[in-house]
Amino acid sequence: MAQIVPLHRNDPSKTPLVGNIKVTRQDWLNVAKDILISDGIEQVKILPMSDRLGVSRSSFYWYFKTRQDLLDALLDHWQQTNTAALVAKANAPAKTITEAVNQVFHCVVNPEIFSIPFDFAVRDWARRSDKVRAVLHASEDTRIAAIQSMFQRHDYAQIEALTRARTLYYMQNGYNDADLQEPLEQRMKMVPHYLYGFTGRHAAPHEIEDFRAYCQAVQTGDTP
Amino acid sequence: MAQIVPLHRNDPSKTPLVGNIKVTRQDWLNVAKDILISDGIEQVKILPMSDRLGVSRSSFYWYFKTRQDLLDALLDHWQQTNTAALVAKANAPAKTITEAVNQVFHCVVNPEIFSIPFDFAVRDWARRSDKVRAVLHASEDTRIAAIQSMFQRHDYAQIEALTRARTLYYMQNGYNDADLQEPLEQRMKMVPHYLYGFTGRHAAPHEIEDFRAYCQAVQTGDTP
DNA sequence: ATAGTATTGGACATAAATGTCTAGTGTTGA
DNA sequence: TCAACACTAGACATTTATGTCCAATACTAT
Repeated sequence: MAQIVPLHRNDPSKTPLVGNIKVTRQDWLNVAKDILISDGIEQVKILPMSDRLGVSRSSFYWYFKTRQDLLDALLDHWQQTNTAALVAKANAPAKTITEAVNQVFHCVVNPEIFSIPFDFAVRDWARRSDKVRAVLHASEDTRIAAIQSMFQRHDYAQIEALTRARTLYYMQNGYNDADLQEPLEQRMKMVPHYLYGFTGRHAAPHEIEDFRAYCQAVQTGDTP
Repeated sequence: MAQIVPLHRNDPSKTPLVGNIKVTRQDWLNVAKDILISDGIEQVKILPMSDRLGVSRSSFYWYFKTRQDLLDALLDHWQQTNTAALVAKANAPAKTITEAVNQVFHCVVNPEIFSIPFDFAVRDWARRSDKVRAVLHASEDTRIAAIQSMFQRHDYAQIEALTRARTLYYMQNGYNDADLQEPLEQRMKMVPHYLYGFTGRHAAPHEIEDFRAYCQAVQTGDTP
């Protein structure tokens, strides 16, 4: 049987960590975020991460108490980037509602300040963890409330503002999910369609009449 | 050392499978679907499933060649339920567009014929598997095309029909994700807001003017 | 230089997952 | 009745996680 012989950095295949090239806590977090985004939270595993960083697996435990500790830090990081960025843009001053909507849209579409894939990954994660779900719902409420009050500052009634806030917010989710690879310009051109596409400009002739009839039916209770 | 002594059903804690109470291939699929929905595809593991079914883990391999074999069958099942149901409703005859939209909405909201959680679970799954992603995108294209042609049958122009199809389709995703527990009636009341909310009825007074200005800016290239 | 602290590597223990093999049990039909 | 088939249980081998411990190494300030 082979004896236990610690080798310690005698393996030339591993990049030695000399000359200020050190792995930091943030490095672990970045790798964790990458893996969360590409493969989901289940795949955030310590051994693969240490492989990618070129260090030993057990070094991890210097920076984080447990795997769960890392996950908590990751969720925290998400809140302080994506949600904070979106709310800031929604609260930013704007002359017209068009300008305001564009600010929000530009924010969400700009990977520098808002990571859509990160958002999706956290949403996935939330389905598997009560704690994450609670954080996510709180964040979504905050975001939609910010967008709603943005519309209200531009003279939309409360219910209309809420509807538009939800539309704008959820539309980006769905739309970006399917077409993330579309270039920015192309996507920007769709904004007026989503925001203004229902102003009657493209409406079918019978639409308003249909709408009135439908509302009445809902009022009297006999939904078609 | 202990000898290898097969015991075979001598353990009274395990429910014996007698009297036509047998585990079928479909039983394994149902359990897999439940777990996929509640915990994600990563948690579809053979040992927990066999525990829940009250049989041995290795029985699994009678019905399925490998775990992957089960997953393939599961994805197939999804296509032949959810996507098929939605397309059928979109293609169903309707007198007015309101009626048509309601049929689609009722379909998606009715757990008997369309499982929203199943849809979400598959979407999650797609993020981790190229194969599943391909199937999902094909299904989404099929669904949206069906809804778009539904609008076109009711006299909407092509681009308008596509915009509305996307809105209707993605809105349900986002909206239902956040508010799945809201009662059906409550959600039905939101339909006209999403479908007709932008006809000018609730529009802010300056909206149409804003829209024209914005379109012109996009045309000339100087997006605000 | 060198002592002290920060960081890392590898052995070790343990748990959980997949998949294979085979002996055994229950059911069915000739 | 009893042979053939359908199905199941448990042993086994292998892989991949997590987490602990401690010796060894690198860095920093005196």
